[in-house]
Amino acid sequence: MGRSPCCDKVGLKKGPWTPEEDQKLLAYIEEHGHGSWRALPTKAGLQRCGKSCRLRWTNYLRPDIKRGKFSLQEEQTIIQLHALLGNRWSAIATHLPKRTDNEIKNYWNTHLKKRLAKMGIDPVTHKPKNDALLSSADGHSKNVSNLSHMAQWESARLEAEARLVRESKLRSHNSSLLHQLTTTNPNTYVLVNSSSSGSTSAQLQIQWPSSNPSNNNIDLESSTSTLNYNSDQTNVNNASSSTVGSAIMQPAMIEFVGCSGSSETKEECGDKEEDWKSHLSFTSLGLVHDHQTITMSMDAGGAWTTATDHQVGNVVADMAAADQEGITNLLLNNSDEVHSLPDGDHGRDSDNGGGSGSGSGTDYNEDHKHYWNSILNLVNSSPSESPLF
DNA sequence: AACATTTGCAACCGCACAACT
DNA sequence: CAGTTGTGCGGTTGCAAATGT
Repeated sequence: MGRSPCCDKVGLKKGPWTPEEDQKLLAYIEEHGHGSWRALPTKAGLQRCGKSCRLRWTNYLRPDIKRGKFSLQEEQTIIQLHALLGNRWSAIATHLPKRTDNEIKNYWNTHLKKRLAKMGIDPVTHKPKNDALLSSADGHSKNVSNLSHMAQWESARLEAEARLVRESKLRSHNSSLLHQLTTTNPNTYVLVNSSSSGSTSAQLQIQWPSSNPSNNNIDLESSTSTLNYNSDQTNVNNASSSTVGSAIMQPAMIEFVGCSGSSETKEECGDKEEDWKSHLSFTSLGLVHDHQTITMSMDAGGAWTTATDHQVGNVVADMAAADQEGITNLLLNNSDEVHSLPDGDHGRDSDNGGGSGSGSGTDYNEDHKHYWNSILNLVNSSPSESPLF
């Protein structure tokens, strides 16, 4: 579908906008609204393409834009959301009122990215660059990996949630369905499949009972949520389908509890094998007022069991709330003080648990746990109706 | 003071996708 | 159903200002 770029027309101005042009655009939009951007330049008497006008308006002239220095709170939000969402600037911008995606993107690229890099943290993965080295040294690699996967889980959850919103709009005839689902007691969810392949991997499939009246409008496939778990790689993938049914399971926190720490595979646990289990906590959909939790555990035989437990969720929430001063704050506090650390030791900045000087692997893992918890906490506290996607 | 380099940011570019014809 | 248009998005560029030598 060949289409010439909108700014190819000769005679159209490019480059920085003059105050006069700004005034023209502002005046026109205030009086008529922008309407069709393509038609706007002619009507407004501007020698610009519509796209350029739209950009100027959305990124600069719009009255509801806050400009100037980012606050610490805003920086923290950007870092946390970037860890979770990556370069999805528009999604991040929805959590920062009055900031444009372009501004956030620029701020990230010029300030925050460099700051993370200075501290030896990969701005893409939000993990220390010497992660592997440290992990092999202290044997907590999977702990860190788990935390990273928590973010992946959360990201998947957000997408599922967004899909839910979209689908709920599309399926107007199902308007009552969501209400039924969200008011359903999570106790009614049952584990329908706990297949294990080998001793260290398992697949969870969760389904609400067919007796649930809400299932009348859901096809069988969509009424399940599948969780692939492989303890060798400590890899958790949300393979849930993009439907109302899958979205109902909202993994908010995954906690792996090993026999002596959390890094061991089932085999490595040896005679403590019976203690090897993984707790997978889910809170119900954000629309549900009551945060109930389902805890899923794998027993020594590899079979999964479930139990509802408010406490698990509460503990998780409390922990996250109490740890708002995780690595993110460390980053913010250290914004320009990296130089105070010994030369050539930047790679260990984040390992020292906020300058305590201990630098132990435990602190390191604690920091990262706090880091991701604060991210999840941030997102969990976000308005569920936020147009993230 | 002059020049070089770095930084910060506005704006552009091209792609993707949905809506429309 | 294919083509067109409008819009949103993320990556990149260009340039002025700031900083360093």
